[in-house]
Amino acid sequence: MLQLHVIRQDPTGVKEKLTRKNFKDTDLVDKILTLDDERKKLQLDFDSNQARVNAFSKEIGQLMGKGETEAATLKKQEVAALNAMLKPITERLTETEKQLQEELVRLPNLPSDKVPAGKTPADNVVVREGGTIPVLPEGALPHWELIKKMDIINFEIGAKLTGSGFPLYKGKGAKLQRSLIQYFLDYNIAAGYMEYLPPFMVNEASAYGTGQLPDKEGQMYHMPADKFYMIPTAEVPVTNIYRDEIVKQAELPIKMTAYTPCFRREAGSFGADVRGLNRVHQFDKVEIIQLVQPDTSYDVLEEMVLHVEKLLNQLGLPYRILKLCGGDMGFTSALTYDFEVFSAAQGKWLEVSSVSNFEAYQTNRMKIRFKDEKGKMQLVHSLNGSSLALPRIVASLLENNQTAEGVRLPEALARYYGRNVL
RNA sequence: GGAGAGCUGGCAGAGUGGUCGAUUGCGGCAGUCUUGAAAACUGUUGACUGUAACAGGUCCGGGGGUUCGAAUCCCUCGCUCUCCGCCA
Repeated sequence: MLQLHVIRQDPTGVKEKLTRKNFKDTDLVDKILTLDDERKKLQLDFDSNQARVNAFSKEIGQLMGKGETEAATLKKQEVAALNAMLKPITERLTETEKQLQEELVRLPNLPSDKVPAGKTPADNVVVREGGTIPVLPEGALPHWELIKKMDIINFEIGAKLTGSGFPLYKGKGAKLQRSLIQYFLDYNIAAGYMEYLPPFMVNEASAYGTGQLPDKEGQMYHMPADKFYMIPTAEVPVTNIYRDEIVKQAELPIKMTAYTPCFRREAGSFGADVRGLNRVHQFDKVEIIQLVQPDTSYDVLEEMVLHVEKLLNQLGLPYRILKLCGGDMGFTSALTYDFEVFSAAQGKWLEVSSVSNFEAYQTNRMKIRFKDEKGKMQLVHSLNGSSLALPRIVASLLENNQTAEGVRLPEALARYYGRNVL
């Protein structure tokens, strides 16, 4: 959620930035400021009347203490009249505050100045490439055929158990998942991240805190009986660990990592994009999250990008790093780098990680703050990234490393898997 | 699932209708003393909103109600603990 004072300071600038993010309803900015003016006026009205009620009530107490019941009764009538007057003001104030809040959360985060202009994925900027795209042997297969041939991931039985997009991992496939998770976690822990294993369902407040609500309502699996949501990413429970906390400046940066399955309804997806492991409803991911001092967040973002990049290098996968353009960025992000690996048999790039700086957008919702050296309260900045999401990594590992002898595993992973051929 | 107890400031823990935003202790911060530290002593120490600065307002798990007035009474939701039941 954007901070009101930021909007108030420069409404025109805010609108311009929203436009860069392809957000159309810039009139919302004016509406919000009007609502806030209204709120302030009502608040002032309420406060001054409430002050009188408080003072009178105190007097009544004193009169009662002295036994002057008659005078007290007279005062009571006065206060009752005041209260009657106050009631509509209170109602309007509550209503205005509610409206303001509702409108405020509809505004996405502002893009950083580093964000390239553009509206579609075609406008994203490739900042770096690494690894080499392999030349596949004759008769090389896409991963959805390889997994069948090797009998390691089964979509049909997954569909029988649950529905389409819920893969069943079997034998070597299951072990490969486990090895990757362990490997990624260890790698993150070695870089100073604290490991967490959070709940896989969250309540409404948590989903709201990281911005999944109200923006992505339909993308999460919802358990209405208990008002829980299946997590779409570890970002939700892990960032919310610090919701409503005031952390010590010395504790920053707070670096956290977690493995969780991720559940996504992916409503509206279709076509070749959803083939095999390209898009599924349940997948495994290891996430890294940082809470940092505001002046360091962009350095930290670069550091996190390097961290993920090194992991992809260790996996030996051809990758590229994109800086997302304004129109392709997520609702809550100020700057996002996407990582894509090349799927050789499909001949296309697959997104495997997204590393973002949210600045104070999430932490303003969650009220995660610290006291700076001047004793002033400040919101921390939050960042997160995948390191990494498994299915597409698995897809490109399988496709890119297929040989006559089987699928070769990169050295770093082979250490966890126990052998260098799958 | 059933029965009961509870939820107060960073922590512990008073407060059961009227100067209570809240006694006290611990912790934190500043000072005195000390070569330095510890101990002791003194002072200070919540958040939000609002103001040029004061003032004022809000917050005692969340929401609602009773009352002139609620941390205190009532309702409701959530959570914690104890006992019983069921169970990996």
